[in-house]
Parts: sequence; structure tokens; C-alpha cells
Amino acid sequence: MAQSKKKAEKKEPKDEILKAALKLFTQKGYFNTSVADIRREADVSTGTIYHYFKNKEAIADALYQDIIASLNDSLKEIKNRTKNSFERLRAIVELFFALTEDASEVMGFIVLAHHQEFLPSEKPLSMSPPFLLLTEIMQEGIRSGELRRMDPVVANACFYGTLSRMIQLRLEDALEKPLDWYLLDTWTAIWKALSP
Amino acid sequence: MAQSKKKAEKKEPKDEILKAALKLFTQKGYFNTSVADIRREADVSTGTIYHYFKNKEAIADALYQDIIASLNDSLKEIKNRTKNSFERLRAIVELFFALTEDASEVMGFIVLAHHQEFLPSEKPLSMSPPFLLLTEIMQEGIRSGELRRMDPVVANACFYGTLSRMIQLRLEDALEKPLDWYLLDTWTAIWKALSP
DNA sequence: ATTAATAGATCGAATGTTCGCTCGATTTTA
DNA sequence: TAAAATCGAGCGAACATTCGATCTATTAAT
Repeated sequence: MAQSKKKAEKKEPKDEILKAALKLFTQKGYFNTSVADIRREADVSTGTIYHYFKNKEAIADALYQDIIASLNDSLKEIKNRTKNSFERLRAIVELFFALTEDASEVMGFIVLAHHQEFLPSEKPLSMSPPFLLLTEIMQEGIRSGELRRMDPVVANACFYGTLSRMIQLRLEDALEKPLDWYLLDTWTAIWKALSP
Repeated sequence: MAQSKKKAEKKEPKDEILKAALKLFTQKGYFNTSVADIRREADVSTGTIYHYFKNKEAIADALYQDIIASLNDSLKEIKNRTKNSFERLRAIVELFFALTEDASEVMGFIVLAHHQEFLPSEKPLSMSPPFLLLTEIMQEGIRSGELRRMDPVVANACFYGTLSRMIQLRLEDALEKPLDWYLLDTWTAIWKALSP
């Protein structure tokens, strides 16, 4: 038994730092969060933070890369599991809604934050692997005739725009019910917009 | 001839400050913009800035209030000018697209910025007068049967989500053509989602 | 018409504070 | 006993804001 966990004690400082940063970044925003805030929330020293990360930006970058990668895995899994656009897009809506409910900080960081403001060298979210994969899925649907003939950019905006707006409202606490309460209505609207 | 303009000289410093701040805030974000940056761009002194505004936040607040008010006026004008949901929503899409093309800084500030991060006492955008008016317009359409029976929140997300996503892509320079090139496709998708 | 007085506008150097980050010391691990 | 991890006081730079000085426009007085 090395350092993994005895009862519920020693955690990896690196993970604690990432967890604390994610929480604070989504709660107050990157620029309203100081390294001292992260230090306090993660219950480590300043030195430890800089032992694991080059600087504050590197913490945000690590979070961003982790989340993008895991989102990409999920989308790939969906693409393999399903066989047509209807199932695929529906599964993506369900995935995003579920993530919003039980990993709200992750979704807040991805959907709400303006990464380019604090990660200047990062491409826009719409150019990241999972979002390119989404575009690919939709283009395939259009080619095969499952989706209406329309500009792929508009199809994308229609799908992800509606989806992310629902998520944003939920995270702003502007909805009366949890997201899955709106799942049917949301999916119906999206599918009506996209189907032939 | 007081101080209005002789050739194209003396401008109101207050307006110059607001114009410079709007440009920089949308270009680099609120937190990446220093008062010194605004000072330079507006070609005034630090003292002048603080003569007209209590602090940096007050500049952002003035911009926000101005834009919200003018957007509200435009939406009210549309509501008066048109007589049904189809015309109203279509006119709003056209308005937003046009504003994005020839007042991109204004739209960037409204659609992309996270006001709550630098205006902590401000309500979310979705609670501002013009957005409440939009909600009202959509609820009326649902009641009258012009729009499909659905949760108003979803109808809203569908409309504004798609719209704002197209605008965001345009402002990120991710579109090959100007927005009005996508107007028909966008409107068709929105209307298919919302009509009975 | 000229001057005097006043208030508003403009200026930019100086101030105080926040914050990211460094570094030498100390402890823990292997 | 060497290397890795952890600590936190302290450094330096950036930044928002202040303030007293200077300039300008307006009004009042002679």
C-alpha cells in the first residue's frame, strides 16, 4: 500500500490542485481566482503548486486538455455504439445533459469559459477534436440523407447552439427543473430543425 | 459654434473613452485590458478617465447599460412594426445578423462577454429587458398557436441559442461568408424547430 | 473691453496594493 | 543519503486609483 489511500486520507496534490482550480475557475472565473485562492482551496502551499505546474496558466491548460480529451473519448464511444444520425445526436444531447447535472464544473468550464482569454495560444473550442468530430457526424448525416440538406455550419449552430444554451441556463440556475425534464422538448426541437 | 466640431477635431472625451473601452474589451477581454490601454487608445490622460468614470468597472457598466437599452428599443420597435411571430422572430434574426456585421464590437460585448465576471452586481443577460421581451414575444406566439406547443424555455434556447452560435462563429472568424449568406438556412432551421 | 474670479476639465507623476512567482530551508520518501 | 516534495516568507512588476498642479472656459465686476 503505497500512497494511494489508506482510509480517505492522502490524495495526490496535483489532483487536488486541479480540482480546486476547476471549482474556482467555474465559480468566479479565471481572472477572479488568485493562486492564493487555489492554494487555500486545495490545502497545499504555494511551492507545491509551482512544483507541479509551471504557472497559473498551465493549471487552466491542463484542465482544458483533460476535459477536451475525455469529451473526445465519449463522443468516439457514441459514434461506435450507434449507427445513424438520429441515435448519435440524441446520445450526444443525453451525454451533455447528464454531464451538466453530475459534473457541472466540468461543463461550466467547457461551455461557459472563454478559453482564448486566458489560454492565448489555444484554438477556439469549435476547432477542438470533439467538436470537429461532431461536425463530421453531422456532415455524414447530411450526405446520407438522414439530415436535411443544409449548410453544415448552420446545422452545427442549430444543434450545439440550442444544446449549449440549455446548459448555460441550467448552470445560471435559470431553470425550474433539472435538465432531463427538458430533454424531450429539446430533442424534438433539434430534430425538427435538422430532419428532412 | 461651441465645441461640437469644427472640421473633425474635438470629440467628447467621455465618448472616446467608451469607444476605446468597447474596442479593447471585445478584442482582448475586460481583464486583459488595463486602464492604461484605454487611456492610450482614447488618447486622454488617466485623470480624464477618472473625471468621467468612478473606476474601470463603471466604464464597462456604462457600455453594458447603453447597449442593453438600445437593444431593447430595437426590439420594441420590431414588436410594434410587425404583427405575428413569424415576422417578429425573423426580424430579430435579421437585426442581430446586421448588427454583427456592422457593429461587431457591440455584438461581441453583448453575446460573448461574461458580464457577471466583471459586473458582479448585474443580473444575467437572460434577465435583462430585451431578453425578457423576447421571451414574451415567444410565449405570445405559443399561446396564439403560431408556434408549436413547447416549453418556452426550450423555445427560447432554440431561437437564441442557434442565433448566438452563428454570431459567435462569425465573430471568431470561423465562417467563410458574411452572416447574411447564412440567413435563409438559419431562419429555416429555427422556424422548423418552432412552428407547429 | 479688459480684467478678475470661479469652476470645470485635463494632466501625469506618485501611491498603495494585489498578485504571480521565486527560492532557500525543511521534511518526507526511496 | 540523495532525490523529490513541501513549505511560506519575500520579491518585483503590474495595475487601479489618487491628488495636487495646470490649463481652459464661463461668468462677474469694473
